[in-house]
Amino acid sequence: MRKTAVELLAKYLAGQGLRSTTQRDKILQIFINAGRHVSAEELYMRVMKAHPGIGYATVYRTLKLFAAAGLADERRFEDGFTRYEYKASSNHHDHLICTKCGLILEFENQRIEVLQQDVAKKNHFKVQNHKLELYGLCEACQGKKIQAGNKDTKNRK
Amino acid sequence: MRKTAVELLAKYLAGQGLRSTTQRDKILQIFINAGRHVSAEELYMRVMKAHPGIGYATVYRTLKLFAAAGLADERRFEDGFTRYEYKASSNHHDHLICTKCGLILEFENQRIEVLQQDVAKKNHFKVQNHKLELYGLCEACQGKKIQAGNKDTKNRK
DNA sequence: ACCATATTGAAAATGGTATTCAATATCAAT
DNA sequence: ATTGATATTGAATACCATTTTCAATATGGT
Repeated sequence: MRKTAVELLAKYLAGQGLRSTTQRDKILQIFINAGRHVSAEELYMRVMKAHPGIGYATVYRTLKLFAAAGLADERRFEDGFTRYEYKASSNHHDHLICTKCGLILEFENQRIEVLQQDVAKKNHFKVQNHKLELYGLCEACQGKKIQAGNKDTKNRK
Repeated sequence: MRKTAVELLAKYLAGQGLRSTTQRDKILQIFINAGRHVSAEELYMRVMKAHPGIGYATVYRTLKLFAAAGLADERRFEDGFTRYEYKASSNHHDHLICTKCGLILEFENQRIEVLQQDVAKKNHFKVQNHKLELYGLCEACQGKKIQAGNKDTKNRK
């Protein structure tokens, strides 16, 4: 059976000579149950509700810690906030972002990944990570103008 | 013959009821001759050398103006700076970014673009723009074994 | 339990970017 | 050209997400 996130965190902390604290565990639990792509402030508000004692700075620090521990991905979209995404065992994926309503959809496309590797190889680059973001209008924000060929079922995550 | 950037800017300004100023023209000329992916601060330093009277805020404002006028692309990589890239008639391209030395290479790959459109269509998204960035080690930095303290003057997180 | 030190919370600092405001420049109308 | 309405400038200040400081507290090895 897989290790729980709390166990993984404890292991990371021990390995780094850092300490387990109740704050870190509480924040981790709330982080896991929060939606994807939470900002520090969004998470802080959730944390505050459940554990009024925990401070703003601790949430910030802890989120960065999660990223360092490999439990979360840190992403900066174009809205000025750093967002964190819990990295359970979910595959790598990229994002579609609505510039009007802020909706974030996820997708993965193996063929794009392969082409990226080709590009990297051609440039003698050793890729560590990448980001691919498509900005535009989601279906709802495009208004009532329905485009031909845009009517199939949804396969959103 | 194509219109010059200065002409394009003038046209945009006139169309918006805005005014042509010597500052805007000077900044545009320096912007064009500056390297790709300049930050506001980098450009300000160049501007200051050539035209000591022009202020910091004007450079910031003017760079955003260029982006609004379609003369520049505004990009935020992961180094905390907003960078601007002169958009002459250069094709769209994406970036390879060295996480060690900061080198930025450009590439374009039509097959990736096509796949992106497929993804968008499948999700009923109307793409306005996109960003694809591959972060990793450039050829030169793959050889370095030392953890090298950052050497650059400033601009390091 | 002791102790060295990692961590916390609150406040203040940081740093890139945005805005305010009085002075000045631009442009259309005269 | 001169005028007048207003867009623009430069300097200073505000903004705001994020980071850091620091004294108090909690943690883990002994």
